[in-house]
Amino acid sequence: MEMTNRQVARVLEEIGQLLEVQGENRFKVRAYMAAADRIGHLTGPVGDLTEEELEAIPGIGRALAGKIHQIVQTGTCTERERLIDATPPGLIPLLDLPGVGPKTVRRLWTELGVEDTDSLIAAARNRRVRALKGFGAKKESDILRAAETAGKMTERMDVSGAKRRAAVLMAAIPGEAWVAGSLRRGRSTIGDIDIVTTAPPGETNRALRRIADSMIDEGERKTSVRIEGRRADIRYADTAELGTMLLYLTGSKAFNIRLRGIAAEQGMRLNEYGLLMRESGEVRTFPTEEGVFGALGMVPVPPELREDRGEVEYALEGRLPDLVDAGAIRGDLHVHSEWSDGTLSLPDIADEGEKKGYEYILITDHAAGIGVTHGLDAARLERQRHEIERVNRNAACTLLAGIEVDILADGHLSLPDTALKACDLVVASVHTAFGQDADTMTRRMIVAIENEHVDIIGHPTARLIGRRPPTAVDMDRIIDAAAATGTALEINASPARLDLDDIYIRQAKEQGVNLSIGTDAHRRSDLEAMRYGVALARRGWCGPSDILNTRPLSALLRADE
DNA sequence: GCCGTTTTCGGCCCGACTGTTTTCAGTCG
Repeated sequence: MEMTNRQVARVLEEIGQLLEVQGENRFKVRAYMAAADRIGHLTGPVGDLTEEELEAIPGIGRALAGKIHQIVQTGTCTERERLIDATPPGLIPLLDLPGVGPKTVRRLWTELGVEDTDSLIAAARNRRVRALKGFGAKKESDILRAAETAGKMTERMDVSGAKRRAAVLMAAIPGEAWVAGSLRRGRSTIGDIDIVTTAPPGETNRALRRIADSMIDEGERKTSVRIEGRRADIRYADTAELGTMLLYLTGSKAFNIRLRGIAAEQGMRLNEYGLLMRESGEVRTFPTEEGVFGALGMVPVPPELREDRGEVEYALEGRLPDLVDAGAIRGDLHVHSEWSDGTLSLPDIADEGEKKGYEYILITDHAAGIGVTHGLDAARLERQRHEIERVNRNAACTLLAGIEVDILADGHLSLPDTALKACDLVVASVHTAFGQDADTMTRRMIVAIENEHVDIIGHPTARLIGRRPPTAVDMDRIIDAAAATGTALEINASPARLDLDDIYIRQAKEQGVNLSIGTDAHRRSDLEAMRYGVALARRGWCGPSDILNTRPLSALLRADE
């Protein structure tokens, strides 16, 4: 059983964490973490690479290449085994406690014998933590509270929850404010909210105190609050310094480290306030991010690409990929109506499409099948098509007659081919038997991909963020099959799904697989999710030509022939 | 552990805030 990229990345990350607890050099820890990120975001199986090819990856040298090779072969490596023998693995979760870092974990372990969350809670309750030099009662109670609520805060938010919290904060801030962080980068899950504002700190802090659950830190330059149970960081900036501040707070962390390294190579020092010329001592400030990029000799990098996954090198050469944007989207390729479990009528959907300036919307009601109420059988699908034709006679936005058909447990579809043949486009999705093993699930989906009537595979991993994990499907094989058959993979734009993940979008794009963006809308407001799908496509380095729904109607339907 | 038209050794982004401190270490982003 070959290790997946993510499994290998996870082992590297674990080694990094064990090294952290062991008090190892933080740069060594970072090397493992960076390597884990690189391996986790390769577009292709790590097992296919030789040690020489591994060493060619930035941040991976001889030593790591050897260990990665060993991990691919055996699932572990001697370094990891050595560390596990020397370190209680229960210490690793303690690194995630807010306010607790590697130094603290190590001291709790070596000086108090703490080996896991339970023994930490016991030590704190017995007031043994405050006895440590440099620790006090406050620190002890903070640690205790963190340990007692461990696990509840670690899960990331979905995008809609993050947007809602950001809106509450922006409304309270008495001045202009901008969203930064992973929300601005278009990530599919969000850890915390980051906001930059030019509003005055004192007044803003007072306003935030009124709406926040609690204040985490409070300062003149930076304030952190808890809002609806989640952390939010607010940075104060002068208008003249907005460029560097937005750049800094947007991240990613890995991207910031790269940019600051590039500044250093050019005899400059980059921070959130400006660019210091080391020679002259002059500090240049920038009201916009574009100015900063220019001063570093780079073309501006769109937020969605800022992950240090190759975009920095491209930007230095002045040639970033042309990314798809919302304006290029001519229609929505996944919308439910009241004919199945949606709330909108067909004329409503056509109206909404017209308001958005769409050329077309693909109606994809559920087919009758397992678990879906009001699914369409062949007869109702036929009647719906006639209704669509009627609505289209006086609609500016053309409704396309489609279906979202179930991929049954054995790969067969929940409607006969004759019914599918009559559709403009067919979306096929997994809605049952999510727990199948990787091989069964993969073969099941490949049967559907190879069905000549299936045009798009809907929400390919079926995950629901925070509620249902992705299926065990082997996405490498799915992408290969989609490439071979010309079947498109969906980028499901619903904030609850955001499925495919950006790494697979990029991999699919590189293999020439078509991608479609669909909102999976069931009600009016769901149609607004298109922008999340576009952001995800951009994170996958997609240009307009990679996305089916940038095509004019005639070209879209021609692709189906 | 990685990396090099400054270096094969000695760096590795840079700054804000807190708690427990009399000047700073640790954590965080």
